Amino acid sequence: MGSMKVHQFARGFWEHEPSLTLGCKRLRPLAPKLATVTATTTETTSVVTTFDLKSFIKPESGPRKLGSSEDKGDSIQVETHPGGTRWNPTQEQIGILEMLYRGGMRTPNAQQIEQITAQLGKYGKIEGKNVFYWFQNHKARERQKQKRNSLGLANNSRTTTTPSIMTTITIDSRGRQEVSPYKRKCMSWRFECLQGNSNNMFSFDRDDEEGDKTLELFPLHPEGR
Amino acid sequence: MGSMKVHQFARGFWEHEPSLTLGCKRLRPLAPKLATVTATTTETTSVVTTFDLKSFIKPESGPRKLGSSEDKGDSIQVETHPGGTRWNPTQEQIGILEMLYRGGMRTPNAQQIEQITAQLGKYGKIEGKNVFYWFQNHKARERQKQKRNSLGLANNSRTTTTPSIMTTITIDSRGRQEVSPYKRKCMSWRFECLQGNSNNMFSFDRDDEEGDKTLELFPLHPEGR
DNA sequence: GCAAATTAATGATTTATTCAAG
DNA sequence: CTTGAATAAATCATTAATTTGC
Repeated sequence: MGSMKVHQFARGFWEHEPSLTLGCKRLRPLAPKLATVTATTTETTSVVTTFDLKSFIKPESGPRKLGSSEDKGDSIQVETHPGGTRWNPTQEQIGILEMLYRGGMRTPNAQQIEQITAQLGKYGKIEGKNVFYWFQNHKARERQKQKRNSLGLANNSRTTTTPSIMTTITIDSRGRQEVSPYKRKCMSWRFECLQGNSNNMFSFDRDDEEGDKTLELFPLHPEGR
Repeated sequence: MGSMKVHQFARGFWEHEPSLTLGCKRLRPLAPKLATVTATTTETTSVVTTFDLKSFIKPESGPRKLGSSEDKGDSIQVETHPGGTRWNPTQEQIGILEMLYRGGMRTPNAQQIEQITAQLGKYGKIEGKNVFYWFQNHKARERQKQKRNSLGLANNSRTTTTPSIMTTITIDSRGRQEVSPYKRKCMSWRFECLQGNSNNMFSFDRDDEEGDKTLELFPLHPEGR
């Protein structure tokens, strides 16, 4: 009956009046900090914060009605952004990315990603995160490929690198040796939901009556993976 | 003189005419694939792609003139977003975040992050990435804290969890057992540069003459961390 | 030849580790 | 020392390529 408890809590938690008291005395594991509480609409004694949790659940346009009219007319959904198709890079995009990689680019910052995305967008649909992930994956897999090669066999020369073209790029590894290995990035990425794929923590289910959607809380990773 | 080569390449690479040939024959380690190349502005033989690399370097507003008038009037730059100050959460923000955490939230998706950020923004400056990082860090550190406690001493009860309030939240771990452990997130974050902190890969230096800024390429991580 | 089954490659996420501000 | 921020490593999941049986 753990689920029941959660249900009760969930309902009381998410669907009550907008004014909700944070009933936690201890707000931080450490650091008393003299309580710089500047609660805008303080109610009574301790840290009471009004927090409109309702706006968390109902994003903007009502209940959304999952699976309402199930239009299965098309087998392949050809939309601007289909359901869950991942980025499928074109040859030009891969070529440019590899070129940049060979040029030395490893972890482009936000601005660079923005511009690369803009350029690659000429050759096919692409997003910033695709560029970001590509560099991460490529870097990591080149690294482990090198490690595997260094361990397995000791013969060097071209294994997977560029065959012979543009191999004159000898990346500078001198004069910048003293650069601290960690440079801050300070990339401020903004999150925006693509489609209402909110199957993360919240899920509606109807085990009571009809229409009365109860909110159930459950962790994404069931505690132990 | 590896640096020299890079310099040459960099200059020829970045500052040439907008038309640049991608001379890579092999585009994938496996898979011949019959070359579905649909190069928009194909020139001659293989994969030739016009790619305006100039727009990568000069973002929008000219050379920008690093360190032109060096206004050191203020020691601390108090701007909308200072140089490198990190998020300093308020008590209310921490309280709300912990409440959400105890409620079961572990990895909010983009939409949730957006809304949490909007709510927490009432109590102090905050960005989406702060919320994102907070959940990641909190989750990871709770985990390692539990691990440490489970190893060190075997007595249970409150160690760092909630003292006694709202401990009735027994997270549901039944009835959802069959849910595939991995749910897609499909968060499409957009990258935007916060401040021109592009100390990542590109850096201007003046080793030739004045005014002639040469672009130097060097890897962020000097090959081996 | 071709479609299902299998395998390899790789895009996308999560977790672990590390750096550094305060 | 705590913790925000960032990167590296591990992992999941999906698509393309290859194989296999007919």
